[in-house]
Amino acid sequence: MAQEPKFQPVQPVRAYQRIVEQIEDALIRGDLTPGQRLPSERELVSQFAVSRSTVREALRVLESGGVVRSRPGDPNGPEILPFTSAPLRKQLFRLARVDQLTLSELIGFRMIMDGAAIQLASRLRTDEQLAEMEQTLVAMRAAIDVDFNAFSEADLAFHEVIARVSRNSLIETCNEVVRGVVLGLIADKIANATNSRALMLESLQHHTEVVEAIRAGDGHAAARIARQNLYDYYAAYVPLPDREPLQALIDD
Amino acid sequence: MAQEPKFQPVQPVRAYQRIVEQIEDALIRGDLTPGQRLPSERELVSQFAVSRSTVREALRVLESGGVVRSRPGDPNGPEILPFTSAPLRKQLFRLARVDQLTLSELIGFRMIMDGAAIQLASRLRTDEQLAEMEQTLVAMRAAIDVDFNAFSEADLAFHEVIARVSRNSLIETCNEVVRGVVLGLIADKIANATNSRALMLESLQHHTEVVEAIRAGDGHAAARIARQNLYDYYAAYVPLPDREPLQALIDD
DNA sequence: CTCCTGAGCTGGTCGGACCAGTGGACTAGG
DNA sequence: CCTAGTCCACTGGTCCGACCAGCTCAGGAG
Repeated sequence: MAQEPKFQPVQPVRAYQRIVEQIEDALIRGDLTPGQRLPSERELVSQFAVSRSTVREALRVLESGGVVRSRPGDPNGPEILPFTSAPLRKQLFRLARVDQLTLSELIGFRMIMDGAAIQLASRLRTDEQLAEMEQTLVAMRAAIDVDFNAFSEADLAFHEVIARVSRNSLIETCNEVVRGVVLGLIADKIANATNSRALMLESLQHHTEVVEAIRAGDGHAAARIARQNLYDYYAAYVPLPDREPLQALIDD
Repeated sequence: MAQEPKFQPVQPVRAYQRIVEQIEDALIRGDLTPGQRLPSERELVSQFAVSRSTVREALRVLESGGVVRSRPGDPNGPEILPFTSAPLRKQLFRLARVDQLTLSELIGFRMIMDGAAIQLASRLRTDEQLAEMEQTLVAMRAAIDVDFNAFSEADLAFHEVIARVSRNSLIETCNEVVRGVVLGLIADKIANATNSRALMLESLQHHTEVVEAIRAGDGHAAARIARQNLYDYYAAYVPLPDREPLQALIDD
C-alpha cells in the first residue's frame, strides 16, 4: 500500500531555538549537570556563531524554564540549576487561571493524589518506615508549641516520608504543585487563619488517624481518611461548588 | 506580639520580566483572550518604553510558555494562543529525563489517574453519558478497519468522554501529559508495533470491559480493570523494574 | 599579615541597521 | 461590476556596537 506523502506543515526554526535544544540535549545526555556553569554570553556568541541578542533570547527561554540562572556580574557565567517543580507549578497555575479550572477540580485532584500515595504507603511500608512516620507525628506535636512555620515544616517532612514509602515521587510532586496552586487561589481567604492553634491540633489529629490506619495495613481506610481530611480542611475555608465529585471520592 | 522584621532576599527584577508579568496579568484578568493579537514589537517598544531587545526577550519567554506565537511578516502582530498542555508536557519530560523519575513511577501515576477518572465516571455518569461511551466503543470497532490513526482518534474521544463525565478535566490533562512523556521515553521500543491489528482489538476489549463495569455501577471494579489494562499494555513493551508498587495498585 | 582599591570581567539594556517574508491595498484586466 | 495580479509598507529574525552597574579577585597600601 503506497503511503500518501503526508507532508508536515513546516515552521521556521529560529536560531535561538537551536541553541536551546543544544543546551537541553547536553543536559539530557549528562554532558551538563546542575551546578556547572555555562560559558559567558560573549563566549557563547563565538561558540554558536550568532549574535549576543540570539544567545540572550535562548538564555531567557532556558531561564524561564528553570534550567539556568544568570546573575549580573557573575564571572563564572550562567549556572545550571537542579530541577525544581517551580516551572511546573507556574504552568499549572496558568492552566488553572486562564482555562476554566474550578477549585473543586484542583481539590479533587489533591484528594486523589493524597489518597493514592497513602494507600500505596500502607501497602509497601516497612516497620522502620512506620516508625519514621510516627516519629514525624511526635515532631509535629512538639512543633505546635513553637510556631506555625515549624509545624508546617514538620508537615512537609511527613509528606516526604509518604512520598518515599509510596515509591512514587511524581505523586507527591504533583500533590505539592497543586497544593501551591490552590494556596495561590484562596490565599486571601486563608491568610489570617493558618496560624491558629486549633487548626494545627486538628491537622495533627488527622495525620494520627491516617498513620493508625497505615499501621493496621488498611490502605483503603487510610486513603479514605486522608481524602476526608483534605476535604474538611478546604471546606472550612472556602465554599465549594460542585461537591458531588468530591463526595464521591470520599464515599469510594 | 511584635513581629520580627522578616526581610525577604531581594533579587533584581529584570525589565523583560515585568513585561511578561503585565501581559500574563492581562491574560488572567481577561483583558487579553486567545485569538487576540498583541501590538507589533516596535509598537510594544513605545508602549513599555524599553528597547526592542527587551521586548523580544519577553516575547521569547511567553512564546516558550505557549502563551503567544510570533510569525515573521505577520502584520497583525503576535497571536495570543489558547492554552495547551504542551509546555506542561515539556516540563514533565525534562523532569523525567534529567531527574530520577522511573518508568514505573510514570506508569503508576497513569494507573492512578486513569483509575480515579473511571471510578468517578462510574459514579457520576448519567444514562445518556453511558450511551455516549458505548457509542465511542462502536466508533473504535469501526476505526480498526480504517487505520491506526482513526483508532487512536476514537480512543482519544473515549477518554474525552471520561474526562467530561468525571467532572475533572485536570485528571485527564495530567493523564494525557504523562502519556505523552512515557511515549517519548519508550518510543523506540513501541514504534513498529503500534499499528498492529491485534493490539487494537485487545485495547477495544479492555475498553469494553471497563464500560461494562461502569454500566454495572461498580466503580471499584472498573478502576481495577482500567489499571490492570494499563499495566498489561506497558508491560508488553518494556521491562518494568520495581513492579511491586504497580502490583499494589492493581490488587487494591 | 590584613584591608582596601581598582581593573577586568559579567550580565542588563539600549539604539540602530539589514534582511526575508507576509498580507493587504491598489491596479490592471476580465 | 468583480476578479486576479502586482507592489509596498511593515512584520519579525538577526546582527552589531555601545554603555552601565555589579561582582571577583588580583595586587598594592597599611
